[in-house]
Amino acid sequence: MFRAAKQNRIFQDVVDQIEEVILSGQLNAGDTLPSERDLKDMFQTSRGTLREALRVLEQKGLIEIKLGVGGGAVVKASPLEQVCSGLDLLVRFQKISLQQLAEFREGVESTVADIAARRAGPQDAALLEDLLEKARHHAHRGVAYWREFVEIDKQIHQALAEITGNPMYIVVNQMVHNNIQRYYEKFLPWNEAMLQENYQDLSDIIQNVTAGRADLARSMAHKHVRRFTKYMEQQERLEP
Amino acid sequence: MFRAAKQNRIFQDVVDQIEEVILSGQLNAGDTLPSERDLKDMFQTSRGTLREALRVLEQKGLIEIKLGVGGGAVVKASPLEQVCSGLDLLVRFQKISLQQLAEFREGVESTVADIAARRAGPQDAALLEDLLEKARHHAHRGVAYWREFVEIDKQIHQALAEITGNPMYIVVNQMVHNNIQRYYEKFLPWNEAMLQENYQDLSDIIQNVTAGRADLARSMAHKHVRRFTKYMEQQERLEP
DNA sequence: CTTTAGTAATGGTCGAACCATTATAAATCG
DNA sequence: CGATTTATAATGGTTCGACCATTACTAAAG
Repeated sequence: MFRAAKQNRIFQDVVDQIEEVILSGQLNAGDTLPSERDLKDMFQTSRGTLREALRVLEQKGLIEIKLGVGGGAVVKASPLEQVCSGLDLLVRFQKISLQQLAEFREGVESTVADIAARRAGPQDAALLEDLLEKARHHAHRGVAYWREFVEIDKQIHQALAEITGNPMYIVVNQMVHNNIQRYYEKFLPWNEAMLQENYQDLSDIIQNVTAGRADLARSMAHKHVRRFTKYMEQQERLEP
Repeated sequence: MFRAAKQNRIFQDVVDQIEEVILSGQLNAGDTLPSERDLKDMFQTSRGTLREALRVLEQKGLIEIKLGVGGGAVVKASPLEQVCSGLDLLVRFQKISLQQLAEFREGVESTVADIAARRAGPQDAALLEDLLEKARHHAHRGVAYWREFVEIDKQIHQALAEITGNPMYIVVNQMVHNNIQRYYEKFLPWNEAMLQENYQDLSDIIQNVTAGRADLARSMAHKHVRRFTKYMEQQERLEP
């Protein structure tokens, strides 16, 4: 219910103070903090302790450190990447199974397609068509280039997440892809038919998104992700 | 166990090595790492550098530090809290609005209700009915006890997440609730009608989940969360 | 004017010492 | 003998001073 009242660790107090200054807007993205030797004097602490505080702030994604003259701690624009890698860590730590991650992905990507269909504008449609053309190109080059196809597939899903305009979906989408991509090599023995099926899926999804048909976009996206999942499940049963 | 450290930033190499050992399962939750003085010898580095590495790992939520004899770095069970606080930082950094967090929650909780409806067994149904009874109790006691009602509401959503059997939903659900609950005070001026509406929502959701009606459970859950979101949006427009 | 070498500021690392906290063992007392 | 108190040592927290590596800037050389 309560946390310890007294702050035993000095570096934590330094972290809190600097964090407060950044979050309150007294320091903006791009601003540089004083040098370690100056900061140590301001906080009346040692350089070692101050550096421990900087490590924490860096890990939180609030600052990044530059070397050399004129270097130092620079305030970052957004701790988004840290949250993403934190989610990544959580997944790997919890030892989430492939099936569970894939099921989660089904839900997320379906909802993303749904929302994207409601919000996609002409520019978004153009970007999606462009990516789809690239996917078509790789699909026609044949199964030897499946890695390129998968890369475009990832970019398309990322683009859909960005169309929602909701950073939560962008971050979660990225996290899912980071973690699921490790399994592609192992579980996806691509063949020509699968490549064409997947291209057709992407085409259907994008067509429905640009036309604003949310329900269809949702079910198409679900079907698309489900196909990946089933491939991997089958493969896992065959070669455990 | 460890090899000598290399790389431009030595502490980063130490972080990577310890992280790898933890994630690979060579160290499990509750295990204690060697003392700082021993670790410094293993990595052939200085204590200061090693401590910077420990600060990073601590901030990542992989370890926590205990003082005194027999103390040291203990491997944590899960970095969930750190991810939550990272998300909190994003919200306070104004990179994620409450509306966006709420929208994400709509999608997650809907899907959770859907999957839970397909998997709920008799025991699950009994637990849900029990929680619903408690919710009914608090709802009848009147608006003064809305905090207790909200707590049960949270437990019901958490129970649904657990019924899915998918840790991803359990973790994400916790993360969202931890971050959104703090805003209830600010944005939700509860009244008697709202309390009854929300109780009815929960009742509808649980009824459909236990009956295995996935589609209805999904739409009911969506409606339920959407109600919260709309309250908050209205309130924010009135008193920014 | 361009190139090169030098200089100084800044982060990264190291080592030794000391303080604060705490579990365990030893000593003391009833 | 058992309970309590005290002493000890292990461990994290902090400090200081020194030196190395990187880098922007400046002055010298061509």
